[in-house]
Amino acid sequence: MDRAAEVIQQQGIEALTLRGLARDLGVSHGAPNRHFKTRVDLLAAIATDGYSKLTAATLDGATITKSDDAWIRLNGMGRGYLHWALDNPASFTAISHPDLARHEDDDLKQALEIFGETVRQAIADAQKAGRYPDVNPMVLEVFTNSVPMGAAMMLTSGRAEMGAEDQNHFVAALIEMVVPISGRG
Amino acid sequence: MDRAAEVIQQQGIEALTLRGLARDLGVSHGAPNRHFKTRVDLLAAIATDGYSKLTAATLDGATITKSDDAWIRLNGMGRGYLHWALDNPASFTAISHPDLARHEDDDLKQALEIFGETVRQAIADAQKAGRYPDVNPMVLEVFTNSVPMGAAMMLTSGRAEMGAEDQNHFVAALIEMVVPISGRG
DNA sequence: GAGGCGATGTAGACAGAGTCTACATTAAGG
DNA sequence: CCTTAATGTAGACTCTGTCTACATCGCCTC
Repeated sequence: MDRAAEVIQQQGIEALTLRGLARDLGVSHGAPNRHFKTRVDLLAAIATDGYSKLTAATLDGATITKSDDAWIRLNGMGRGYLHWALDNPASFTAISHPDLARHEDDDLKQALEIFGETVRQAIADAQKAGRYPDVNPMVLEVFTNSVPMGAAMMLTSGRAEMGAEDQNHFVAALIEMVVPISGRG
Repeated sequence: MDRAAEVIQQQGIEALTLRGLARDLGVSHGAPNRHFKTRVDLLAAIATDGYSKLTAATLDGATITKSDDAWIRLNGMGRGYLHWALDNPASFTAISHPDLARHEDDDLKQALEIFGETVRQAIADAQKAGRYPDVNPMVLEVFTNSVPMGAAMMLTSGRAEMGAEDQNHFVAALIEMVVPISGRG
């Protein structure tokens, strides 16, 4: 699976094949089938792993703020999300791959659910703290999720390179649009 | 190409094959090759067409507001974008398909450029009219683009059904988060 | 330690897809 | 009427996904 991520990063996700992976690893072409029944199962496994890491990165983003303010923490989560996505384009591509849309996979579903629950909790906390009290939580959830997701899609699908410093500024400025924390405390 | 869109809608984009398409149309398996050299070329053609329609729908969204206010027009564009994406999930999926990331296609590039220019123009107008004067235009562009894009990704990848009425409310509420037009004129 | 068992790798087979090529058909225009 | 470009046809080849029968190897139990 590590190799799979490398292949995606180097050659794009369309170049990820079970047989190619087997060749890469120097095993027979049928070997990957022991671990992933189908190609989509492999994708799903990568995506599941990606979601776990995304959830962790998002939570880290909150922790790193060292704040108790739910709003500041939400801002940190957004930055954590986007930074992770930009730093791990291969995993992010897998997460949002259209072939998974019709794929039923309990592990993936659970990972997605955990991530969603994490975000919903943070939003609920923010609303409890008085932010956007009148907005439908589902709208708010889609809003806060869609910015890092959409931005990551745009920035990873193009071949836009960005220095670490620039990325920091850009991410902070972008998330500031969604969850503004400066100039209002 | 119309058939291709139907197939995507009915069976998902991973089920789109040149040979299957040929069978659908009752022609020989090699026939589609005359029009699309490779499978990705077909995808790119669908995506190019999709971008044109998306651009049109976005501009329609501005027109439909019947307003001269750049901000209100931008709001309408966001709603136009998102409505179109939700109403045409097959095209939208093609537009954002990862296999196109590494694909060089002048037509697609141009369609994307036209769309981008349309959005940038609207943002510039809004900034000229005094909205977000201090925000980096690129940040603003990514911000306004990412919400309908991210939201469409989330809502089309899941199998969430939504009534037309609900969709209207949801879209309006969501875009209101990005480009608020009520309560401040 | 011997035997069984589950996990994993191997190798062959087959179908389906992408893509190339040589050939046919057809429509348009000088 | 002939040429030419566009389009469809049919076959060949390769690659991939997937299934299956067989081989290994490590571990657990008796």
